[in-house]
Amino acid sequence: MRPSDLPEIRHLPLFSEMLQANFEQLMQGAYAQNFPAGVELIHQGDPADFLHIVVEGAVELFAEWGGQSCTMALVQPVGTFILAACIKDAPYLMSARTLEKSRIILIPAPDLRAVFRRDPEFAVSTINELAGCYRAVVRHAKGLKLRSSRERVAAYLVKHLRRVAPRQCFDLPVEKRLIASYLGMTPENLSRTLRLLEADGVTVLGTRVTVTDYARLAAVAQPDPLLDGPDP
Amino acid sequence: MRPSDLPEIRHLPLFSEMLQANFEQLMQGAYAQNFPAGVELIHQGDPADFLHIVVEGAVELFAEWGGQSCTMALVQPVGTFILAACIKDAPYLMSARTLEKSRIILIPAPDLRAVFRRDPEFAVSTINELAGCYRAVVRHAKGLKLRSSRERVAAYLVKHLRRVAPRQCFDLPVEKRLIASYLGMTPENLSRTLRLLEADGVTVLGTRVTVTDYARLAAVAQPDPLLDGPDP
DNA sequence: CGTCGACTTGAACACTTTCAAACAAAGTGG
DNA sequence: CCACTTTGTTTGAAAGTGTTCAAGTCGACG
Repeated sequence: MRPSDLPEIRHLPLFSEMLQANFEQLMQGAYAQNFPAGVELIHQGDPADFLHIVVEGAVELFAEWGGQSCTMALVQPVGTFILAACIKDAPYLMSARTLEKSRIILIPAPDLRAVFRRDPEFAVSTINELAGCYRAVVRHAKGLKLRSSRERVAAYLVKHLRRVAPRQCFDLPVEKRLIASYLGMTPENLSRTLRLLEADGVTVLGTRVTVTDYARLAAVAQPDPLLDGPDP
Repeated sequence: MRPSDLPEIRHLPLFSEMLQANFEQLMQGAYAQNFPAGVELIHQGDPADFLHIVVEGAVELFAEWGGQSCTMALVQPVGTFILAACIKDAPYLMSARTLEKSRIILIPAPDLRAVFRRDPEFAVSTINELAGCYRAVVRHAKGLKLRSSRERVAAYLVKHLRRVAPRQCFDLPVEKRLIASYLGMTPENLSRTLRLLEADGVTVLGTRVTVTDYARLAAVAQPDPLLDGPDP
């Protein structure tokens, strides 16, 4: 593990409140690893051995069933994934693969479970982290069930627009096929939907998204903190 | 609060491990309330004031957006709901209504947050509860994205069949329109799908489900612990 | 017995996927 | 540096899936 990794991890909400001694012990059992793009880090159904932390790169969480697969989430630095499986000592529900060259920290699940039994602050942080993850998936499920695909695409664009603040254009963070899968549709359908949304104040050329009429796009998406997450 | 309520609550995984003194304190601030069927207990977007525990009856968690609504989960005795919102002190993501005459225990959210900062065992139980909730929603989302509506219906039937053990018939626990909404489809579509599934070893008359060929139904559903939950 | 809501059924419609093909962009090897 | 492969994207047409609307049936409850 590189010395520069530690402060970044330490500042994550999950680890920032715990005792230094416990943090150090957790990190003692941990190790870092570099992966090229396209590596399957974990496979759904496998026993949960390590909490993963993405320090550099990007990781896709996806699910498979009956020969299909769909992306469930995107984890970017600095972020953790599959906390819940580690806690429950249960099989992973999702698989994970690197989308780019990535640097991952691995913390043994038993260490994790041992430490939060000892460090109340870490326990509270874990509770908050899990509650946040839970709410994120609930919002995702709500979007799938309540919005049409056109509305989901519009909401996705609006959400990312707000992250880049008042600027009127941005680049899609990942391939369109992944966005399509995340939004529960085929790449073809996403492509067509983006074309149709040109009538609603947004243009997509390659990975570049340009908004010409935010109000109009927002009218399609009807952004809602209960579906799209809090404003930041 | 009735004296008979306490032992039931105490035996919930969430509360069974905590110190008696802390449990008693938590219950001191709590109160019970009886509701008729069809009452909206909480509305999405409202601030999270109370952890709810269903002691008798049944509660539907549902979400609304853009004039539509969909059921997200069903809570039956003895079960809790909206733990995550209470923890994060954030707005409810879902609304809740009683499906039958129900008895609900309400625990003030601030009490909850205070106690798990003090009682490590309760913190650990909370962590486990949240991790379980998270995994349940992930499975639900996976089902929505990976299975067709026919497969979802078949899986729903298989799942409930296993709960009633080797018996070959059971009654649907709730109205079909709720099941349809839970499975992300219209009542009409569910009705037709059930009719079509008669070719696959299952017959539904009213609320009565009779399985004539389990293997065949299971072949349609392809039940999978990563989507349908663990075997019990 | 009548009313209301839930359920079913049919037909038309809308939306989404699938399949096939063409195009574009990125990376590989000569 | 340029063909060349590979992979992602776009587009069209056909097929499939799911929804909507409308009407009718059934059963529970007052």
